[in-house]
Amino acid sequence: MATIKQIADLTNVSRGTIDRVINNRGRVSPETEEKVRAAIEALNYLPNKAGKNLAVRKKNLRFGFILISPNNYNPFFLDVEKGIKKKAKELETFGVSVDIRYTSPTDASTQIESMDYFANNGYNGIAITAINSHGIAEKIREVSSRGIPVVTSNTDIPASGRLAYTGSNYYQCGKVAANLLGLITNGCAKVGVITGSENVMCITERSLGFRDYLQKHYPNISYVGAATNNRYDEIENYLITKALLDEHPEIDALYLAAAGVSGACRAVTDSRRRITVVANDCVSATKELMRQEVIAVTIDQNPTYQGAKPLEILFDAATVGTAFIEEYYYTDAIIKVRTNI
Amino acid sequence: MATIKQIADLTNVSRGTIDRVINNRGRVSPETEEKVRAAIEALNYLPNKAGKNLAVRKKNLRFGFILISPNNYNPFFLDVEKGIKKKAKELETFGVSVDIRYTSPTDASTQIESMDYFANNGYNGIAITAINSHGIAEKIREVSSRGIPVVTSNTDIPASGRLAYTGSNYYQCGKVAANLLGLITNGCAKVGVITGSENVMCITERSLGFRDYLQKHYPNISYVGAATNNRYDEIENYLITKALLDEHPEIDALYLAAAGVSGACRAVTDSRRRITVVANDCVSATKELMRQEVIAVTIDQNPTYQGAKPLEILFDAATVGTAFIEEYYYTDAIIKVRTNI
DNA sequence: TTGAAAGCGCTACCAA
DNA sequence: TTGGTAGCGCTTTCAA
Repeated sequence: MATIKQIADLTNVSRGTIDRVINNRGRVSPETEEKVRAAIEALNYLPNKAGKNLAVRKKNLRFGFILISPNNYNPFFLDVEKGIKKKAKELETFGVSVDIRYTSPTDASTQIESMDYFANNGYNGIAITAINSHGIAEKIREVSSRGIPVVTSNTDIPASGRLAYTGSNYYQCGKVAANLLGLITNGCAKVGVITGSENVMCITERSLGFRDYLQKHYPNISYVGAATNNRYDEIENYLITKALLDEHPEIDALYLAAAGVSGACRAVTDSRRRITVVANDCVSATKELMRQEVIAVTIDQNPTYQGAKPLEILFDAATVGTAFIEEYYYTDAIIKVRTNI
Repeated sequence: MATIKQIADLTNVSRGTIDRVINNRGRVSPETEEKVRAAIEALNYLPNKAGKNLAVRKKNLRFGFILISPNNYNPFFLDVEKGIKKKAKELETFGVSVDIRYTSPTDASTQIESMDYFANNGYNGIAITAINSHGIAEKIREVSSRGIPVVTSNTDIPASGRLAYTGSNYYQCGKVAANLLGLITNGCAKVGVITGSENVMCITERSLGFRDYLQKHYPNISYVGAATNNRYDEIENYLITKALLDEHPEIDALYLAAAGVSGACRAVTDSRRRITVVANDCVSATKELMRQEVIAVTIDQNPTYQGAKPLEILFDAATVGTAFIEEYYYTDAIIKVRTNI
C-alpha cells in the first residue's frame, strides 16, 4: 500500500524520478535507480490503479477493432459486437475511444487495409478477429513491432507477434460436443458432421476434438461421414446436409461444427428422421431451434467476452504495462440447452 | 463526458456546490440547485469513475462478509471464499478492507451476532450467505435502516430490506437438471431425488423446478420418490440414498438436489446398478465423480461470482450510490460434464 | 448557503 | 540526470 510519494520521502528523490524508474523511462543514474528500487522492494510498492486510471485520461487512448461483419456474414459476431460496445462505454470514463471496422471473413486484403488504417492514424492498440492468412500474420508482426499491441479474438494467429488471444479452445469444444452426444445417445449412434470453411472458425480443431473424444470413449458411436460448406450461405448448408442425410440413411446424430444452423436443421426436419443434433454457438436461430427441440444442445463460447476482453487487455497494456498480460484468455465451453438459454 | 469543473464554469457556481447537488447533500438554495441541475442535464453529465475511485480512498471503507464455513460444513463455499479474497485484493487499491466471519448453516444466532459485530464496529456494508430465519430477516432490516447496506449471497431473504441478492435462480436450476436428465435418458426413466435441509440451500425450489419440468415435458419419466437429509453429513447421505435405492429397485436415475455427493454416489456405485446421476454444484468431489463417470452432469452456480459480486455491489453503493443497483444478480445455470470442468 | 483549496496517486512537462 | 509543479475528476474541510 505504499505510494510513490512515500518512496520519494524515504529516498529523498523526486516523484518524477521514481516514476521514471518504475516505468523504465530511462534518464536515471544507476545509483539513484538502485536506491529507488531498494525502497520499492522494502515498502512493497504496488501501483495504484485508481491513480493510473485518472491520469491516463490525458493520453486520449484510441483502440481499433477489426470485426467480421455480423450483418453481412455471421450473426455470431452480433454478440461480439455487443461486448465491444459495452466495454467501449465503460472505457469512455477513462478517456478511451473505440472504433470498429467491419470486414469479410474471406478477403484478407480488407483486414490488412484496416490494420494499416488504425496503425497509421495514431491508434494505440488493435483487436482483430483475424483471418487465417499469411498476409495478416505479417501485418500483425509489422504493426506490433511498431509498438502498437495487437490482440487476436475468436481466431488466433499464434506466430504473428500478437500480444494475446481471447477466444475458444476449439479442440476442447469439440470434445465437449462429443461428450454430450455420447451421453444423449447412450453411447450408441451413427454420426455425421457438417463443417465449414477453415479460414475463420478453426473448425478443423473442433472436428478433431470431436472425433478424438468419440474414438476414445464411445466405441459404439460410428463416424459415418462429413460434409463441408465452403460458402457463408444457409442454402448451401441445407443442400450439403440434405445430401449427407440422403446418402447415409443410417445417420441418427449430427454435429454442426460450423455456423449455418438454419440450413442444416431444415434438412434435418425435412428428413422426418429422429436425429440428435449438437451444435456450436448460440445465435438467435440456434435458440429458436432449441426451443423447438430440433437442436438438443449447443456449445457456446461467450461471444460478448470475445468483444470486451481484447479492449480490456489493450487498456491494461497501455496503463499498467504488458508485464502481467497472459498469452491465452480462453473462454469456457458453455453448454446450453433449452432451459438455460 | 462533462466534468464537475465544466458545470462549475458554465453556471458560475463552485465545484463544492455542484458536488452537493449531484450527491444530494443538501445545504443548497433552490435557485442554485435548479440552475445546476439544468446544466447537468444540458451537458449530459455522468460521474467519472476514475475520479471517484481515487477520492474514495480517504473513506477507508470496510466491508464484512458472513459466510457459511466451507471447512466445517459445505465445501461449496470454498469457491465462494476464493471469490471474496480475489475481489478483496482488487479493492485494496481503493483503500477498502474486507473481513470474513464464518458461521454454521443451522445456527442463526451466530449470524445475528456477526451482523451486530460488523454493524457496531463501523463497517460500511455487509454481505451474508443468510440462513432462512425470521431473526436474520429482522436483523438485516435493522442494520439496513441504520444505513448499512446488506447484500444476500447464495441464499436470499427477500422481505428483509436487503439491497440486492446475488446467486442462483434455484427453480431454474431444477428445470435445467430435469432438461438434461430427459435428454440423457431419452425421456424414459424412473427417477429418485435426494434432497437436504431447506434452511440454507433453497433446495425446495430446485426440487420444484425439477418436478415441474419433468411433468410438463417428459410424461414417460416417473418420479418414484425422494429422500431427505437433514444433517450436513456424507454418511447420512449415503444411508438415505442406499435406503431409497433398496426400497425402489426400479430407480435408474437420481437427482442430487443438495450437497453431499460423495455419500449418495457411494450408495450408487455400491448398488452396482446403472443409474444416471445428475447433481448440483461442482466441488472437487463432484469433479472426481464426473471423471469416474458416476455423475453424468452437474449444474453449477458460479460460486466465485457469489463471493466477488456482493463486494462489488457494496463498493458501488458506497461510491456511485445505490441508484443503479438492481435487486437480483442471478448466476447462470452452468452445465458441467467431464470434459469442461 | 456558498466558495476556495487541498488532497487522493500517478503522469507529463518544463526548468534546472 | 533530476526536481518541481500542475493536472486528471471528485470529495471534504474550513472559512466566509
